Amino acid sequence: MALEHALLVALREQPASGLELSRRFGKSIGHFWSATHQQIYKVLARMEADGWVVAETVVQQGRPDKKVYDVTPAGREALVAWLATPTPESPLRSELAVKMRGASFGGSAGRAAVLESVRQHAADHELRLDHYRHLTKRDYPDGPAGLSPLELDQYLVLRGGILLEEGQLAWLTEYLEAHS
Amino acid sequence: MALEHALLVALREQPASGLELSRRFGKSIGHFWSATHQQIYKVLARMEADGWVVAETVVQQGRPDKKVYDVTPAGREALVAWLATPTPESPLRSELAVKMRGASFGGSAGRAAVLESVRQHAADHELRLDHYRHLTKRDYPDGPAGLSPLELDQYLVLRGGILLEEGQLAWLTEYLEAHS
DNA sequence: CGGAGGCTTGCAACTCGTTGCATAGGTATG
DNA sequence: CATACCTATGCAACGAGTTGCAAGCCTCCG
Repeated sequence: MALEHALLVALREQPASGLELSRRFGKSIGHFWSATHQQIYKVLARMEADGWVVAETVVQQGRPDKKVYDVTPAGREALVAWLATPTPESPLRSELAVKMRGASFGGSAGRAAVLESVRQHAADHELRLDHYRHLTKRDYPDGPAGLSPLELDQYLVLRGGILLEEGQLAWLTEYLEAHS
Repeated sequence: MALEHALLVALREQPASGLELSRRFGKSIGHFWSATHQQIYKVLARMEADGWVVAETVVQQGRPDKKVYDVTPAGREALVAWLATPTPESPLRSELAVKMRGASFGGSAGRAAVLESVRQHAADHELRLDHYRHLTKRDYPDGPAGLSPLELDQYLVLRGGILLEEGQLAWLTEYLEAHS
């Protein structure tokens, strides 16, 4: 279980309400750790009960109140303790890879459907890659030189996203060429 | 839910018992879709109830009986229908990426621990990459030329594994260099 | 013979995460 | 004003997956 810790990291970068976290998870961190708002609310409630975070109700104009969470010293300790924990392999699951291996059993219709899925995913990855490259240009125009530790780490995670997308794209391209 | 379909693909390549499937999932397909034997047993039972597979008890010498499952026509239909289904993005989760972003909040001990995790993972990826390359040399010494459709697809999935590991390794190497 | 350990199947309890819905106030549109 | 939609939080039910354990049967070894 690590959503707790992902939330701790996000909240230490910037305190936020549940929905704001949910939106943030749809962007930067979310590319490596997704979660729905229901799950986030559930986990935030547990973290508050455990004393890892405290909530402060913030009144807004023209909008419902929101509960902004911040990390407590106990939460900070939990985060440090987790960092020292060995990191298990994140299980990898590629439905597309399974379909590739199943395409031989699907006749011509199955084969065509899998090809179409691969094309679709290739387009998605290309789009996301463009997005990451745009973020790089916007936020780190000079590369990693002269960044603070926090910024450097954010940059490096973004680099991971780029390398990942490039790898996926290369794979799917190779698949399409082999089946053309 | 796609473990069902991964099992259908595996069983169409070769009928097998629950434990044999579990072992096979630790190898080829398992690199893209892992599952424990308990989960496999549960899903196989459901698939049998749904009429997707039939079990035949095979008596073994010096070993307990095993139930070998084979795919029924209904199972074949389910597989083809699934192939025609749009393929959702497989959610990506990298605990390591979260730790990278959290390292700035862990002091020097946290930073060192994250570096150690990254080194460990880099070593793991290197090992797996070697394994994949060995498999390639052994099973596809001439590359994709002259392979049957089934073999070609298996080759391409293996290629995906290689490209993925190369990408991960490049990422972690970049991280280590940036923090050296 | 007795014990250790492997193979095979499976149950039970639990956690994690998703899906669908509910509530309650606010804004915008016709 | 009625309708529809947005923000924000949350509940309930379900499904997927993990962990721990158990049972039965076999072989191997001392």
